[in-house]
This record gives sequence, structure tokens and C-alpha cells, in this order.
Amino acid sequence: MDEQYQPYLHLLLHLAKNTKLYGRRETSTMKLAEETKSSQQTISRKLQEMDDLGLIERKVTLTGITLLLTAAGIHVLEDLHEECEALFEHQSSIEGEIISGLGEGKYYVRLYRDRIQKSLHFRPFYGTLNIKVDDATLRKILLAKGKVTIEGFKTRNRTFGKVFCWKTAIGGSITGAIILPDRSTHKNVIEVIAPVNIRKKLKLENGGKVQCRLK
Amino acid sequence: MDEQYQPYLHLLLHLAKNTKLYGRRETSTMKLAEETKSSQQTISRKLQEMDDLGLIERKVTLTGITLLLTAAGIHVLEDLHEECEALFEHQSSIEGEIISGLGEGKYYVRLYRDRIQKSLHFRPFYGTLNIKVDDATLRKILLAKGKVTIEGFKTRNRTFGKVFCWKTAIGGSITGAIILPDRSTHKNVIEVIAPVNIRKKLKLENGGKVQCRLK
DNA sequence: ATTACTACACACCGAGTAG
DNA sequence: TCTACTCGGTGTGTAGTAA
Repeated sequence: MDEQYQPYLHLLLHLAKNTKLYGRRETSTMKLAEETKSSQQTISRKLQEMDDLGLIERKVTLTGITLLLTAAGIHVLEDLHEECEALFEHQSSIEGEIISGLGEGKYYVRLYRDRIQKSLHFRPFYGTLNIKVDDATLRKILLAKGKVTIEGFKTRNRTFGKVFCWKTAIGGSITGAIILPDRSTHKNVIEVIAPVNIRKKLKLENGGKVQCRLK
Repeated sequence: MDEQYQPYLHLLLHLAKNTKLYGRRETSTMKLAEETKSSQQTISRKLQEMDDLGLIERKVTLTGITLLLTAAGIHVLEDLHEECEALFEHQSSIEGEIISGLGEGKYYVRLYRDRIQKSLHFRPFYGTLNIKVDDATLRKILLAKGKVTIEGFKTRNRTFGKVFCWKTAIGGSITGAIILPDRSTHKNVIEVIAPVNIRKKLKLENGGKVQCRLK
């Protein structure tokens, strides 16, 4: 993004929406002021400046203003779009290193099995694939859309906390889920479950890399 | 886009690129000032303000600053991304009404045939499909990427002008091209050519609508 | 009705500099 | 070194108003 256009981005985006990028719009500085929650004077000045910068074409009429985005104006938005695309491109891709589990996972999956089936609509294999990921990847997962929460429960003897899940394609083929306990004990390790034995099916070994895709 | 974040967008985008959205970055106000072509003081102030707004997490260290985008900060960029997506969503789609040609097209395609084959890599059927489009659609085509120019030429008797072409899928199936003479005589009418007789193959009639997809 | 000028207040930028 | 303060010059928003 070219920083010189920063003060105009909000208005430019508004105009782009109004003109469907390529069209012409008959409007008035007052209408635009209302729509963008600023003053008629500010709109008038900004439109003049955007005209001077070559971002829009502007014709003053008796009843208002007719506006049109120029190729340059559209290009500013295209650039912005591309920058955003680049940012979110690898949005759903997760990569990490397979590590050996402690067998704990197996124990818990068994306990949560019915709840998992209810929330994620599959019957999990009783083993988890443990993947070590970096901080950024962990944050990516935690902030990802499509989070499913499995509520905790109590037995006579102890309390089991809630678990968060994200539906995931593992290794590009198996459909399963990443699960993270609300109060995780091991940092930077995610557990992945699926209806099948992932480790066996994908012939994975400790230390190897594996890709998942959030969905 | 929320207009209150406008002054921070440039810096926020810069930080997003640096942190790959989810990561942490150790940097300094001076480095960021250089990278974004502003002053150390401005960066310092803006980072404080972005922290106050909850867009970033900021930790001052002995050697500089450690930065992290918050969920809110990422969300601002997600919103921006979605707005851009919406703008460019129908970017490549062209729609118009079929009108009867004057037989002129046929004459010209025959003359330009070899040049068309060389530039567009297909041998055109000797007839054009005439489509009436609105102003915005015409502008969309003219500003579209992938424009191919066929240079004009002279014969003993007269001069033939250059022609602009855009590769296009017609009706979702036929691959052809939209062609527009440099000096078009009929306004808002585009001509479409293909290796086959489009009108016959798609069973099109005058007055009907047809969709094309630029590519 | 409009647009857009002038005038003024407030916000913002960046040089200098303290901590 | 670093961050971040003060402060003066400039930029930006809006009320009033002319055209």
C-alpha cells in the first residue's frame, strides 16, 4: 500500500462499493458525508484532492457530483487487495513435527468419545497424533474460525475440563480435528484425532513433518 | 473498514507482514520508522495508540520492542480483506445482451485472421457475436488485465487500425476472445470471436443474455 | 438545492532531548 | 543504545457562508 493514499482509503473504498468499481455514480457531498460519517466540507475537499491525485474523475453538476474511479484509483485498491491476499494466503495451513505421545491422549479420547462424536460427527480412533508447532502456528489455530467447544464434565472422583476442536484435513486426505484442552499441560503441542489411526494410515514417524489444513 | 483505524492501516499492514499475522517480532521503533518511511517518534506514538486501541501487544525491552498482533488487530485486517474480496469478486464476469451484427465483423475477422491466430492462438470462425454491455462493463473490460494488442496494417487502398483482445470463456464453455477496435464505431457493443460459431453452438438468439468470463 | 471558500480549532508529525 | 516526552510547525476537520 502506498502510504500517501492512507487518508483517502476509507472514502475510496466507499466509492468503490458505490460504483461497483467501474461504474459512475451521481451523488452529492452531503450524501457521502452522511454515509461516511464526516462533514460535507471534508468530503468536498477530499474529493478534490483525490481528483488531483488522479484517483477519481469528478464532475460537478447542478444537483451534486458525478464520480468515477480512474484506473489509478482502482489500482490502489487492487494493490491493497493483493497485500491482503498475501497475508491470508496460508491462513488455513498448519505444519509441525510429529512427536511421540505419552499415551495420555488415548485415555482422554476414550473418555470424551461420545462428546466428540456429538460435536464433530465422527467416532474417533483411540489414539492421538501429537504435533509440535511453533508459537505463531499455535496462535493461528487458537484464533481460527470454526472452533468447536466440547464442554467439560464431572465424575465422582474428578473434573474434566473443556476441550476446543477445529475440523482439519490431515496430510491432505484424512478428515479429523485438532484438539486442545482448555488448560493444556504441554505447550506448543497439538493433538490430532480422526476416525482412523492417522499415524498408521499415513505411515508417519516421530520427527517427521506433517501438514494439516483447517476447515 | 472502521474509519477509526485508517491512520494505523499502513503500519498495521506492515506489522502483519513482518509477523506473518500470528508471530511475534522483536524490532525497534527506529527500524520500523525506516521501513515505513516515517519518524521514530511517530512510530513510537502510533504503536502506543495501537496498543491502547487493542490492535497490538507491545513489550518494551532493553534493545527495542517486541510486537504481536492481537485478535482485534488481525480482525481489522480480515475485515479489510473481505471488503476487497467483495469488490473484486465479480471482477472477471461480463454480461450483456446479444444483438444482431451487421455482417461487418465477418469481413474484418477474415482480414485479421492470421494476426488473430498468431496473437490468440486459435483460428477464428468468420463471424462475431455482438454483445451490448453497459458503460461499467465496458470500462471493466478496457481496464482488465491480459489485454492483447493486434497491431494495425495498411493495404494499398486503406489503413486498418489496431484491435485489442481479451481471452474469454463464453457461456462457461467456449474459449474465445472479446475484441474491441482501437477506434470503435458502435458504442457499448463488444464483439466476441471463437474457433467455432458461438451463436449456433450455444443456441443464442438476439435479445438473450450471455455471460463471459475474462481470463 | 448544490459546491467549496475562509477561518479556526484541534490533531498530527517530527526535531530535540530526557530518562 | 533504546523509548517516549515536550513543543512548534503543519495538516486536517468542520462551522459559517458565498456563489
